[in-house]
This record gives sequence, structure tokens and C-alpha cells, in this order.
Amino acid sequence: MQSYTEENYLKTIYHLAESTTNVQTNAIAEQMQTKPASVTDMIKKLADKGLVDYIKYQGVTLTEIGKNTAIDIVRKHRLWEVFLVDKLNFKWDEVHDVAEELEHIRSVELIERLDEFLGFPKADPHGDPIPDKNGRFAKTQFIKLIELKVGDSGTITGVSQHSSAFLKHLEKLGLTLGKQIQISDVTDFDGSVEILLSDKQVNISREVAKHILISSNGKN
Amino acid sequence: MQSYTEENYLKTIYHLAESTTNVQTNAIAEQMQTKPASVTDMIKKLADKGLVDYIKYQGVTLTEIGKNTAIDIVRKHRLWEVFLVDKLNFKWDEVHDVAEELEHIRSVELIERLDEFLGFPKADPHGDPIPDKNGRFAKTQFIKLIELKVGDSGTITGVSQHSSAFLKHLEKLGLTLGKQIQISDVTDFDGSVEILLSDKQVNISREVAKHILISSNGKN
DNA sequence: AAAAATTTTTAGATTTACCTAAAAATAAAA
DNA sequence: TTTTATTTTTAGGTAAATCTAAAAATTTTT
Repeated sequence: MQSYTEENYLKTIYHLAESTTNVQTNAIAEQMQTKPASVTDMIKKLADKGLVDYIKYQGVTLTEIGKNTAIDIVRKHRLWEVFLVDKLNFKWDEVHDVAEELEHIRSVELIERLDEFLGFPKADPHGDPIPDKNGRFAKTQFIKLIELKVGDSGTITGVSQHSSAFLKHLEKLGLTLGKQIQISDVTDFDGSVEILLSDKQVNISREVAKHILISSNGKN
Repeated sequence: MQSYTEENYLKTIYHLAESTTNVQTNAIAEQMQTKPASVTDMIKKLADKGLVDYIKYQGVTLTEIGKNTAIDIVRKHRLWEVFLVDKLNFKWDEVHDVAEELEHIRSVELIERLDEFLGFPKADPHGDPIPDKNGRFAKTQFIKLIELKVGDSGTITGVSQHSSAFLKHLEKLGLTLGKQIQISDVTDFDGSVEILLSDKQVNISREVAKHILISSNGKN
């Protein structure tokens, strides 16, 4: 059994490991709003518990057990987000912080029943896949909107940024999950992208385009 | 903002204050499965924060703020219990421990929406009243089954013991909330009570009878 | 009202998760 | 390949919540 803090470290390492093999101390510290020295302390503890593999100065990787633990927390986080949106009518930009607390509630029974109550959802309100109770989930084949070329089209199926500010912005522009879009133009000057969204032209900054995930359904 | 631990102390003091004016150190320690020395430490802290009034060797009482905080935690606990039973099909003897964790989730919005989602319930699965968002709730006029006389009848509307063992036992005997009962006999020897429950005779020990709460609807 | 028993508090330690400041290792630049 | 910069670790310390053992206050009993 891990403390909330340990769980948060494991989750952070898990997410960081999606883009690098060896997760670095500083990256963890930045993500967790703490100091590198504190991270080193905790990493040692997690290593002692067999949840991470750790070589001094080389960063960490999750062990099998550590990874499963992290995935379980991610599962809980995402299921709670679905609950908040589907049942309690929260908006997708309001759920993150509460789910961040709820994910630590320890009851296998609770989560299994919640999963059932929600109808075994496959994705959370941001399009992220929800692992099943064995930790399995489909590797999603998303492409970042920024990587599409003029003429390409697809469906918005996810976002890679969960901040309220970002999500509210998307909402305002009408860029919500499930919407069909097509790239009409990419501005050389600032890299902003002009997209066609149900007969309407919408311009989004490069920064925004980086965090919208598309399931591509047709090349130019 | 209080720590989980502080919240648990406040809640415990609140419950103990239902039967005594000044809550004693040892009583808190016993209830919280900790040592009196730890209780003294925490009481000082709560007193510094203005949540309890404390005179050395004289026990504590909750201040207005402390009481409101405690009531809010009780509200959350009971709403979560309703959620677990009504929505996730937990049994009444399975909810206590999970609710004990859920009650600490800090989000006013979450609780208001949960309350609404559940249809603003007035009582939890054990018959305990749920305070509204202003902390108000009806003082319940329960009488302990043990205090009834032969011939008295009433409805089971609550229990004053939430342990799984006790609740499972009641379940087995058919003594659940809403059931009509009448006292047919009280045994001199061991104080056990013979009751009439929908044309069936059921015998319960004095210990059990102490923890069943009846809303009396007729004297002998 | 003294003696005995109980309750409560104090004093001093421990553990967890942090921190700062300085040292050590690694990586990047000259 | 040195020098410089960056990253990471170590050393030593703090605050929260706990503990044990002993002292102090209160209550009960004789």
C-alpha cells in the first residue's frame, strides 16, 4: 500500500515515461512542483519498495509492479472524470482537480462498481483511454492537429493538455470531442492553423494546435 | 483548510459531544485508536486554530466554526453513503469505510452536485439525518428499542452502530430500516427482547436492542 | 482529608515528506 | 580536452502526526 504522495510520484513518472525512456529527476520535480532533492529522496524510497528501477544520475523507470500501480491510478482518475461529467454535469474543464483527489480512494470494489455504473466507458472526457481492471487499454492512434497538412481532415478525439484555461478556450471555439475538422490553411508567419469546422472557419494558434489530437480519417 | 487528520478529530469530537458536554481526551483517543498524548497534541493545535475551546484537564468543546466544519464532514460522509447504496448497489454494511475516505474530498461544487444527483436525500442508509448545505438538519426524535415496553410498537428508522458485523446481523434477522415492529416480551434473565416483525417472532439480545432506533408510533 | 486510582499533560523521539545549501557527477561548450 | 554549465545527489534541518515513559492534575475511595 502506498501513500498518496507515492501514488502521485508513480503517476507522474508513468506520464513522463510516455515521451522518454529514462525519466529525469528535474522533470519529475517540475511536474510535481517540488524540488529535485525531494524527488531524489522519494525515488530512493520507491526503489526500495521495488516500484522503480533507479541508477544514480541516470533517472528512473517503473518496474512492472510500479507500472501497474500507476495504471490503476490513471484508471481511477479517468473513471471519476467520466462520473463527474456524465452524472454530475461538470464541464470537461472542471474535473481535473477533483479527480486528482478522488483517484486516491482505495477500494477495488468501489472502482469496479463505478465502472459498471458508468457503462464501462472506454475514454474519459478528454479522450484519454480508460484502462480496464486488468490495466489493459487500446494504444490510441492519435495524430496531433499541428502535424496535419492542408486538406487533411479528421475527428477531434482527444487533447494533450488538461488545464482549465486551454479547455475553456477550445469550448469557446467549438472545438470539442467528436467534431469533424479539415485543415484549410497554415500561416507561415506564426504557424497558426486555419480549420474548417462545420462550414465555419476557425483560426487557432500553433500552441493550441499542438494539443489537439485527431483521429485522421482521410488524407488530401 | 484542515488536514484529513484534523477533520477526523473534529468529526470524532462532534459525535462524542452528542452524549457529553465536555469531551474527554481518553474518549477521543479510544475512538480514534490512538494514544491520549497524541490527542492532547492535536487538541492544542485545534485550539490554536480556533476550532475547539480547551481548558487543560477539562476536555474540549467545539467552537461554532469547529462545529460547522464537523457538520460539513458528516454531511459529506452521509451523502457518499447514499451514493454508494443507491447508485452503486453497496449494502448498508459495506459503505462505512469507503465513505470515511470520500468524506475528505474537498470540493464544495462536488458535494452540491452530488446532493442534487441523489435527489437531496434527508437520511443516509443507516437512518442518520443528512445536514443540508447550511448545516441544518432535523433533530431526529428516535427512541432506542431497548427503552420500549411490552406492547409498544414503531418503525425501525435508524441504528446507532455502523459496524459491518452488527449490520449484517440485523440484515439476517430482517431488521432493516422501515420495518414495523412490536415488543412482545422482555426476558428478565438476560434482558433480551422478543419482537414481532411482520407476523414472525424474532429474539434479539439486549446489546442489539440498544443500537436499534425506533420512531415510536403508538404506546401500549 | 489523605491515599489510591485514574486521567491528562509534558518531555523527548520517530517517521514522512519536504526544504536549503553545498558537493559530486554528468553533459555541453570552448 | 579542459572549462563551464547543468543535473543530481548528499548532508543537515523543519513541520506534522505519531509514539513511550514519566510527571502533574484531577477524581475516587477509604
